[in-house]
Amino acid sequence: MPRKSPLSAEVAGDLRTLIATEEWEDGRLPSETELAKRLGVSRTTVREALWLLWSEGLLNRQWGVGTFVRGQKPEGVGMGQDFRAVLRDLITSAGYDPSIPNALIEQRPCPSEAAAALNLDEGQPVWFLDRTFAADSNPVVRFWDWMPLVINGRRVDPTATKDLEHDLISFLSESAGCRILRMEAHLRAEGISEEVAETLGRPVGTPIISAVQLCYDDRDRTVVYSQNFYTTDVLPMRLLRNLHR
Amino acid sequence: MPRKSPLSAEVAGDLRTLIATEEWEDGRLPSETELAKRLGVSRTTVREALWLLWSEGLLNRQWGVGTFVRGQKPEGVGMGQDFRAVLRDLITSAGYDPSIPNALIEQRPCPSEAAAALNLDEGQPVWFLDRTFAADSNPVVRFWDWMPLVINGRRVDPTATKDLEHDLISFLSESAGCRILRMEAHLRAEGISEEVAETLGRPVGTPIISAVQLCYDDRDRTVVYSQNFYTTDVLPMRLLRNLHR
DNA sequence: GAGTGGTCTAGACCACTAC
DNA sequence: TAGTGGTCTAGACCACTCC
Repeated sequence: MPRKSPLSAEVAGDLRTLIATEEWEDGRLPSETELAKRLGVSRTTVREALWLLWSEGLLNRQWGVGTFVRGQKPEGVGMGQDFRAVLRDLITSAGYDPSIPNALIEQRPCPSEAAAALNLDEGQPVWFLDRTFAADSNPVVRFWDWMPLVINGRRVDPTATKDLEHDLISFLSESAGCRILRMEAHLRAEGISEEVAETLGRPVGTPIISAVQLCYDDRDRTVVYSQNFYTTDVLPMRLLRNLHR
Repeated sequence: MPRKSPLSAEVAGDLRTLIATEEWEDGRLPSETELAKRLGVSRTTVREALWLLWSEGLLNRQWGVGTFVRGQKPEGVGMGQDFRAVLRDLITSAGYDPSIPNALIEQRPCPSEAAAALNLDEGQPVWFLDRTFAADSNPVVRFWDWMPLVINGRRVDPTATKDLEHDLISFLSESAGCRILRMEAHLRAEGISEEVAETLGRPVGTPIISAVQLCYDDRDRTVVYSQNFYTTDVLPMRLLRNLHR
């Protein structure tokens, strides 16, 4: 289900290029009414688009004053939303060259924790993805993902997600019409285990952030169970949060 | 600036009690149109309220089907938004008894990192808050916060935030009319340092999550600079993320 | 086809900031 | 007081799910 993209998303795109192209006094954008007129949409739609850009950290809005372009680059958003793309951007914006030195994608019997989360039987075959992300060939994160072979009645093949341009969430949306709406992660600090230490190139026992992550679709079904290992010595884990709406 | 609360927030409250009181077949709420009629507001307002409850993890919405009450308790939200309240809830919902065994709030010369973030001069007096959170008298988190003495032209006194019922963000909103709209955190896994180990009751070197956190107001000024230390052996750090709006 | 949530509009009024 | 963003309305149409 490709699902037509909302007008507000297009408008957000227009605004993005507008921002990149035009110069305004003090980085101040035209008013919402003005933008609505200029872009030929309702003010509501403009507001939705502006909110989108604001939540990306691109804009700064002041009640009764105006909307301003925030000085710095957008930088990454933390957990969630287009996870790998964010990681790639984070790595890039930190001046490193992103890559995936190790990627293993195959079917495997489902381990018990994943089975419990995915509501499957233990030992039943599932997709297993083992991918490592690197900055300048220095490994920084390792992902382990488990997901069912069949989603929404369709067999899925995540082999394509081996490269940097594809992430699991858009893959699920495109190939199985499965939209991830919620994600939940539990973070723990741990000494790195022998198994992971090798791939990540750190001594056993080095502190890392270990995360168990669940992705839910629009029916609240768990679609992906993940275990992630973040080294934070080179790149810290970054979280942004917008309050009030 | 107390600022009148939006109608949608009130409606969200009404819906909350409606949900707690009434019983529906399959936990299914009336349709948006129906709710709008019953509550005497526009459908837009109902939708805003529903979105609020959804983002709290209370509801589950299915396009073309309906809105459902999610089975479990809301559970905590991770970084950000009413941080300490969330921690308290997290601790409570995990079956522990929350407390603040140590709280020190005083004026101190501003250290250099805080000064850079807060745009102040190093050594200039600022408020310093050092608070430890415990679950069943087992310490789990230590917060260090630095903030200016004067915010929005008003002298502030955060001494009240010593107890469990008050958090910094609502304190700033109430006492200085300063609304925190964005927060940013950088997380690192570290071995616990000697200084913090003592208060947290863990051996030096135990892996913990160390966070540097910044709070921004509606003019993008940094208002609070924090350093936080999370032990994750008792309670993991929990992150929820809602995608797509 | 009936009913739901998702999107969009045009217009109104309010709250805030600046002057 | 003028101009901005914040909220709210009533109504319309679309996309989806289920029968």
